Amino acid sequence: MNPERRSPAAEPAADPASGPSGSRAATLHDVALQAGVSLATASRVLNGSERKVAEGFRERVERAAEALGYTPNVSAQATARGRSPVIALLVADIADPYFGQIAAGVARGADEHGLVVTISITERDPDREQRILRALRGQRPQGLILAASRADLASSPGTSPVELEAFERYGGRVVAFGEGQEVGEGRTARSVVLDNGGGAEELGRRMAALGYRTAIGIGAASGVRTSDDRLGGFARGFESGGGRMDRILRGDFRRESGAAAMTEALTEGVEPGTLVFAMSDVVALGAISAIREAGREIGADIAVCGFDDVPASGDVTPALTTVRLPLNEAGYQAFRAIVDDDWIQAALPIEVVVRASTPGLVQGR
Amino acid sequence: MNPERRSPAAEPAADPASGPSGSRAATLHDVALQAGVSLATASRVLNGSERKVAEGFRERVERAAEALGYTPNVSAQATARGRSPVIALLVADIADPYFGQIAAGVARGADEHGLVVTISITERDPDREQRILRALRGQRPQGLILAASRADLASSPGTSPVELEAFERYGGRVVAFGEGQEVGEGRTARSVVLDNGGGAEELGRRMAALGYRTAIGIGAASGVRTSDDRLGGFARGFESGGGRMDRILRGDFRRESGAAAMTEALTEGVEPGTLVFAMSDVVALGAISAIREAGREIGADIAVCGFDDVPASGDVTPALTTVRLPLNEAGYQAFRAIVDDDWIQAALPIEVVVRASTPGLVQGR
DNA sequence: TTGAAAGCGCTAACAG
DNA sequence: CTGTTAGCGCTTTCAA
Repeated sequence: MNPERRSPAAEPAADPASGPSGSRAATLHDVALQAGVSLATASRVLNGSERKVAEGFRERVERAAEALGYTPNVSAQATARGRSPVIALLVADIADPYFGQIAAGVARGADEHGLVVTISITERDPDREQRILRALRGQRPQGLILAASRADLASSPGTSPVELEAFERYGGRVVAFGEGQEVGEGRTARSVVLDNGGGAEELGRRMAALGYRTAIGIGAASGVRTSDDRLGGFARGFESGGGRMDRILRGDFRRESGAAAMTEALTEGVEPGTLVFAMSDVVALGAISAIREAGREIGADIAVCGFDDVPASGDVTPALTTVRLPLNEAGYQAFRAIVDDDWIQAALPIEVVVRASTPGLVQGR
Repeated sequence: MNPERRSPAAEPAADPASGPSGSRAATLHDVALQAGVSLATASRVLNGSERKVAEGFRERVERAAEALGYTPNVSAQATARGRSPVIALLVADIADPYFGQIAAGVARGADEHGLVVTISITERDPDREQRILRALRGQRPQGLILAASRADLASSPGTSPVELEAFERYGGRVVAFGEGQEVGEGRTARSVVLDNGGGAEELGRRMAALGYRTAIGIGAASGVRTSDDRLGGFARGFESGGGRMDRILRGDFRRESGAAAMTEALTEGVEPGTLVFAMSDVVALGAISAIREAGREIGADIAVCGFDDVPASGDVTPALTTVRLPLNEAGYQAFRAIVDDDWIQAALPIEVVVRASTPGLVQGR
């Protein structure tokens, strides 16, 4: 006889008054015992999919579970089933509203499916990302969502694809923001694509149409995909409308970076009527503060536009012209891409939002 | 003989070229086999804490693990060890910058300790929170951080404490934002307290000193702790300085709510020189937009102040007077409260930040 | 239908 | 120091 590995759950197992710690959580075993059924039966009524348990037993088990406050141990279920209910989300910085909204979308989807989302912060550091990916693999997540645009995930022939391949090998699905993420052997991950290039191009055209002829770009380091796409798209559109990109300043995705870049530009000199295009609203907000500090005016003097349409963009004065991205929806799509076998990539609507920070120029030039 | 439960890992187990799915991840067993050592030894060098493996074996194991791309299965480790490496974070809305910053702080701490953070969204719905708590228990997290201020978690003698008690019973630690969260049997959870009342009181005093005499408050439903504390504190300070709270409008924590409340107030009439205190910056921003839309001016006409000092508050024009909270640090503290046995509650610095949205009144009244 | 028993991948006594 | 061998809590054949 061996089922008595521990003391029988007969009495104290469910006693809520036992010490804060030390006591243990009720197990399936406890429930089965209390209900007078086998482990298998208890498992079937509580967690098994196909129902085929006599009503009488089912009731007793449910009652017992209720009485004991039983909750299945997710880790144990995961080891036994060979798959865990987690979706791992990788973002650069969860405090950044851009990622915050994406995360909200992912969480919404996961919640609908009873999955848990785990979140990791890369801080845009490739090494860090690498380590995280490795550790994440240990969770054997059903899906991995890469929302953290790293410099060259796709182009680096190095380690990353290998790491991602490992996920797919055991059946985990990798979804990336932005097209073309390799996952080894020439295969690419499913991807949620926000048409950064297209949106920026349209923005550039609109700005040119407004009469702007000279623009300064503020981006991240060259090679950072998102930034490159936006800057490139903007230049294309702006130039097609007769404008010219005067120069491009480099920094990162933080507000301070935008302020620093702008300060630098102002030092070198910025003519009235110039337009500043920052590749993200957060950076644009930083640029705006720098412009103000330099005693210049936003709008007629120096116009500014950004990208993302984070909530704050509508609140500043003058309100920021930008490109609206359906970030929450994008996060949700990423989630669907993981759970739907027949998922097909849907285009996400992007929209240019012209506001007061880029007033129309009365006279050209 | 039974160790050959599966086909020996001798050949294809590690073949990176095998199909995307279908193949399985390398197990400790595979590593041990390849290294020619026992499972126990492999476990010791790879995951065991106390080192006591001969250099030769250690190397062989490490080499094998490397070659196979082995990563320990977290779920299996969790079941075997009886504790899982997860910290569960409960927030109302991850897209809200308030929670985003807290989450960043928690993630920072977790990362330092190799723990994974799991995030759940309550949407401030008590039932939802209840369900989530229940499901979360299944993860047997080492810690549970309640950052989602629910209406009356603490005061409701109902279900919640019971649910939380379950966590503590098996050794999980519960940390709450805000004091006095019960976890059953009269015990309270460790708490990270942001002195909402004190900060608001100081703000109220400062506003009174600036010459304001009449204020309108915008809060969440009565009973919501955070909101009550802030509103109450502000009233105390403001009145101590000779001001008077004219009325309090109710809504929730969203921007639109602030706009709606303010619109209502404006309909009823708001005299020039009135100060509006919104219990959160996000709500204040909504109020500001409503004031503008009504054709009134922020500052000299209707002054506005908020609470939190989210990044956007410094970017709006006029910049918003508010109370700065060290949210990232608070999140980090919450994490420490979980992992440090001898954690002691540290006071978090709160600071009133007076900006242009509340210019000094030249003449009293 | 139900239950016995063999796993899932890993850890942790306990002997050698 | 190393290997054997029970577990951890749950799922899932496979007979009965």
